[in-house]
Amino acid sequence: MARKQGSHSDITGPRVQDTALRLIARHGFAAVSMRQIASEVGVQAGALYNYTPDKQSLLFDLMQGHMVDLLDALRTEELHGDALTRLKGFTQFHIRFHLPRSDQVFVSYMELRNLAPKNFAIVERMRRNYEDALEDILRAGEAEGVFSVSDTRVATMAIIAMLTGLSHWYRGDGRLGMDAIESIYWDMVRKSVAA
Amino acid sequence: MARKQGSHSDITGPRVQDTALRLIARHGFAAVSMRQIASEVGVQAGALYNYTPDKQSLLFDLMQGHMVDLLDALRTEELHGDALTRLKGFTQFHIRFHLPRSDQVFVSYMELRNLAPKNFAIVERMRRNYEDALEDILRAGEAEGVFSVSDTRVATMAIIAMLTGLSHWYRGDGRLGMDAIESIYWDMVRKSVAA
DNA sequence: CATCTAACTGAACGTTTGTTCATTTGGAAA
DNA sequence: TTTCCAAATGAACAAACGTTCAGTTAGATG
Repeated sequence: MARKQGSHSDITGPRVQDTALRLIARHGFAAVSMRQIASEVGVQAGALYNYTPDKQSLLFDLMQGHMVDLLDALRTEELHGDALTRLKGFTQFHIRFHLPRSDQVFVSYMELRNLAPKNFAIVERMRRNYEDALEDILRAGEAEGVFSVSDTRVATMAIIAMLTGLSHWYRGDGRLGMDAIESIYWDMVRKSVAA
Repeated sequence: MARKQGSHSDITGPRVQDTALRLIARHGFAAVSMRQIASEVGVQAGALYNYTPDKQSLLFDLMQGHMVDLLDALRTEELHGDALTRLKGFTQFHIRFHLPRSDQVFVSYMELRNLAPKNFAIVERMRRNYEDALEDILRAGEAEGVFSVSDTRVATMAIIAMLTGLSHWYRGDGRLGMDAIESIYWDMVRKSVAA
């Protein structure tokens, strides 16, 4: 029963992406079949190929889209001022951006190994750009004398791991709201690099 | 050609586990087939079923084994003394235990969703035990007045995420040895919870 | 009203999947 | 030397996989 009411392409398209994201986050890329995605969207498997050339592209588009959104949002943030202020801004930005996107975080961190080599390289480069933004702040803090980390690269990875780990256990309906979480994490981040 | 030289069961058995661990860490549980594992071990797929009842048990045994090893090692560590000393001991223990086991860490953190519900519950309970060991230390530090974290549970998750993240990027052949890494991370952990 | 076409169906394709099992093998035990 | 059996083979199973495509449908267009 094609096209029950009006044109569906602008409805089905996003629904394919949303459903794929949710299912892949829940079960993993390799464990989710095209038929499973189609079934939840409410179409037959063949119809998916109106919206993606293949399964691999579906994954890549999700991950690339997430990273593009992240880098765009970071650029918009316009962090400036002294290193401590910028670090606080980065910490809050990271939490506010990632907390409402737990599915994207899950997929982006778990499915890297399921990307074709060329796609992996693209996503990895964007991830590195994001990490570098934090490392710049840490280096500035060192220069200002307000931070003391013996290795800015390691400190960068440590902080990002700490912040991103949040997305793996935080549930919005828990006892702590986003503001409370933000405050706790900023406290720990600030102290961890303090001079 | 069965049994080319002597009994193989005590050789093939461990090789199945080792190979499965390595392949699953690299490609993910769902993406690795029994035939792929068998091929690397050097047997036919059917022979694997002399060593595991099914694929799910293979994954569960790997993950449960890792957690049992972890909790046993932690118990042996016998952390005692004041909270700061115990926190240092825990940090060093975590790093020294996990760094040489990057495949196990990968599998244990990525494949939780591929465990059958009953198996998931078992592994999750052990993970929780491990987290509680750290939280006990943080609470003791609060009581002593040497730590200041507004929420010991959140601080626990933050620290474990930071430490475990290490296993995801650290390469033994990099510019930093395990001792150097240990010192950097202990510095950050110590400061992050300092009063 | 007739025509067109985007959107979708449903069947089919060749592979690959986890798992089973009758059969074969060859070192160890008698 | 003969017997025995743990350990492995290799073929088979139904089911599920990603992907393709000729055909169908129904709203939009003329």
